[in-house]
Amino acid sequence: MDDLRAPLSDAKIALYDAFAGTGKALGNGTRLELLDLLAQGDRNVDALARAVGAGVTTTSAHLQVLKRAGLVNSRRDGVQMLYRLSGPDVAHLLALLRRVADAHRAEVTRARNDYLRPDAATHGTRSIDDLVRDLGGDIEASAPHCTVLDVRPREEYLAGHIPGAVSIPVDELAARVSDLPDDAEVVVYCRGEYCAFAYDAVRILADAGRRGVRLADGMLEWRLAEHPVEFGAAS
Amino acid sequence: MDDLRAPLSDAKIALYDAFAGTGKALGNGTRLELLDLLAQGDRNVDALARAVGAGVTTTSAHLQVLKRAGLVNSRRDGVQMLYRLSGPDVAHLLALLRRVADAHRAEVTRARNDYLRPDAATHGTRSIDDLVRDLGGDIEASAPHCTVLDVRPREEYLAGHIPGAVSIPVDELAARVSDLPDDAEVVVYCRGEYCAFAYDAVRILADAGRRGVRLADGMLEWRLAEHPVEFGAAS
DNA sequence: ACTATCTTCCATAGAACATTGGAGGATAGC
DNA sequence: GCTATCCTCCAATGTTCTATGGAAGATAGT
Repeated sequence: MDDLRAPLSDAKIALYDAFAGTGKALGNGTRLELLDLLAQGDRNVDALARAVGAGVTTTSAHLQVLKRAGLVNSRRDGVQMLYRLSGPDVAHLLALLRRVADAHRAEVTRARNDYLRPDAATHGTRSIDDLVRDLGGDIEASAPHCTVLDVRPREEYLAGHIPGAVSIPVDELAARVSDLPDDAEVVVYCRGEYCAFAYDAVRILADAGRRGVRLADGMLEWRLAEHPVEFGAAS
Repeated sequence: MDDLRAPLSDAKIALYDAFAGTGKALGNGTRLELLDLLAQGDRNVDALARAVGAGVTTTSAHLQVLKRAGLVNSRRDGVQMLYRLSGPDVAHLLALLRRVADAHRAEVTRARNDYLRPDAATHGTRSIDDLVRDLGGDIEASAPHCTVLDVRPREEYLAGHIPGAVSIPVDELAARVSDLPDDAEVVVYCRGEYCAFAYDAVRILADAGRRGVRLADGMLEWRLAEHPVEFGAAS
């Protein structure tokens, strides 16, 4: 009544183990964080190590694991090594893993709320589709009634941002609120759905008496939706 | 120049570790095989253990891991425990993981070919979209010029199959080739893109002097595409 | 109640993983 | 050629994971 194929199960086991090799790479928080950072743009080992708060040796080892799993690859750039995601499908995989975990595991949702600390100030959001519709054909420049604010570290902004977005890293925002026009709605975005920057930014704006609206998703999802991306400095 | 947010990194680490908990569950070949089986329909521990060729204790332990990771859940049915996927998003995650691994890792592609052994006989395929178009509005019954053959174990056929499909498990196929009409094209499918049954079936048909065409994907992808599913016995 | 079946819990031995310091390779600039 | 920078490889640590028997819990039928 059940299937019984012992003889060629060697090849079968090898195949599933091969898939598991890639799965295993997703089984470590530091590695997921590295993937999340790499989804924002290519980076060298040292910068990644500092960003995740781990030693260079450890980070390098993790990157080797990701590389062997086929999730990232590297190229040399002078004295340093630049890592990047193997493709957009890897970003999709990361996003889906997080969504599935969040959907089916209370513990994840709890950790998510502890980190993002959603509250009244950060409650209103706009969706990417909504924003695209609002910007209309003129996606290259902020529409008059809407300023798009990128609060990621400058480095990530330079590596690709929503066309027309203004860059003010979240740790400079409190001091630079006045740089923002006060006659337009401010839509804030950061790395993605699970990044705390936009939440923090909206709170900072609220403290300064300004209202910011959080984009429900971030750059990761923007890229996955294949919307146009602008590179380099503009603000 | 780089971001430096040590203070609230506890919550951040907790969140990424929470995601990693789900990723970790995908890091074992036996567990991936269990997910693959569960994507075909709910099953009890004993059947799963026999299908993956592992002990009941081991299988139960793996199922606990999958459960804690939010990927499956269980309900009691009399004396036995039925496990099932937490949702279609889990099947999506499994499919995407395999596709990413296959796309970016030569080792996986090699293992895949060792297991599926694609050759001249199994070369021609049809896509699901193609089949749906061919069956047209009359998806409930095989169109006259096309027989859809399900070669999975009967149990899985009963738990859901392509409407109108005929069930002949692959290990009975050699003896039952004559059950198939010889005036219609035979489209063979099994569990999914990485299941060997349809490959084997096409070879068996070729040995019997009949031509079968493999459906490029299987039941997993059929369900993910949200095509209608028929339950119970029909053949 | 008693028994049979199915499953989970517990304890354990062996394998694999994460992290770290130090050695060694590769590249750029002097 | 020499030095500085950045990264990877190696070895050693403690921790976690995998697989497996045997005991114990839960349910159905007699």
